[in-house]
Amino acid sequence: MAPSTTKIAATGESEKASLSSSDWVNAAINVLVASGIADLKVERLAATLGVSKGSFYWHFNNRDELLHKVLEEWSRVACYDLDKRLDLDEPDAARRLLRFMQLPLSSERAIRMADLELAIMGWARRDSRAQVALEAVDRTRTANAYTLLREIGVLEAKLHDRAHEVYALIRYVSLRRDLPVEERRDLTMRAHLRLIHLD
Amino acid sequence: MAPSTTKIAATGESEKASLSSSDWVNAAINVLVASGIADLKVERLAATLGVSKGSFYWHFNNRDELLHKVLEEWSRVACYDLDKRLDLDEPDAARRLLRFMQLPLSSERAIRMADLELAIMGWARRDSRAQVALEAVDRTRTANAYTLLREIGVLEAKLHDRAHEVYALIRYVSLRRDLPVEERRDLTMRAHLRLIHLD
DNA sequence: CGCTTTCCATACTATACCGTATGGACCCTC
DNA sequence: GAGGGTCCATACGGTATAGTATGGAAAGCG
Repeated sequence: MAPSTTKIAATGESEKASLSSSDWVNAAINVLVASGIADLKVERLAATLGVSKGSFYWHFNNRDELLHKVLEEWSRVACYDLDKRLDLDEPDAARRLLRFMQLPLSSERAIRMADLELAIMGWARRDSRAQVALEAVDRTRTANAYTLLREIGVLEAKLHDRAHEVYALIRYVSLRRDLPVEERRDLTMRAHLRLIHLD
Repeated sequence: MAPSTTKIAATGESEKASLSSSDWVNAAINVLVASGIADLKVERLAATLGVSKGSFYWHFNNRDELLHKVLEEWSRVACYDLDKRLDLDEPDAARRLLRFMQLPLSSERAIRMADLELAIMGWARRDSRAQVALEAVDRTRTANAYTLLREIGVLEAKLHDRAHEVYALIRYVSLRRDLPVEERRDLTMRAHLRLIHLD
């Protein structure tokens, strides 16, 4: 009946006519946020997307290829747009550092990213590609903290340690999920005050 | 042939005649250290222990019961004997705090425990029992840091934040696996100096 | 010796999953 | 309107795993 109705017209919803590779990657990231790499199954992904495995194996050669793209996507997003989000207009480096430290608590999406990162930390223990990606992100963040602290005017000899302390606190507040977000935010603010001391 | 040889005598090795429930728990913890909860399979455990599934299902009703005991064991060990390992004899509270902070890097076994903890952090995202256990350990450690800092003489108003900063650094150095252990140890020492400032 | 308990092997069912093979519906293009 | 490209469904084989059912060897004990 009504043979002219395509999939799109038939539903009238926001459903897309067909899936793209990124749709699968996003769905996969959702699974990582909620559980972990081991729960990332092709057939389950297909079910949540409302299609069958046949679709998956048209977009990807195998499960591993999906994992690779997930990692690529995360590597791209984990440190991206940092300049914008740190407000390069903001002349006060100390305030930019505070923004940097509060990033993992700045939005619901950021908190989701923290969950994703925990999944990747677990993943990185057995997968060298994930390990490499995680190390790169860690180093980038540490370097960012280093740069900000130097701009603030922290003594050159203390920059290295202080950068690690900054990142330690960032990691802590994003992983300590049992504490309410507000408390973690306040904790970050007060720690920030200590960490920007020049000497 | 030689019918008097039991399983023990036959091997002459340190093999036990029969397994205990703790043997299974220990083997399970080894898997958690190396990978994660999702890789903890009954049949693989049996294979590594040199027995069959029949043995497992004699010691445990099901896989979940093993997981429960693993969690119990970890909860018991994670904060246990802390007094002894912190050297209660040591009169200098600052030195005891340093020992506390260096615990996760103090031995090969401690580093293994850090891996186990990462596995449990991932596990706790989907399992409420693991979540409860992890929160308890986190709170205990934070409280320990708090007590030590107070004994050191840190201002009462700053104890709370400072305790979190201490634990943040402990977590950081135990999870930042890409940095060499020596560097992490040095980092801990210098951070300790900053964290014991009284004001 | 015979009985029970302890501890494990083997065989089985049922399920979930990865990957392949194949066909088919829809769309575009010539 | 015929052919090809896009996107997916279905069916299948193969493997890994959880859990069950049952038997059996060894040791202790009367």
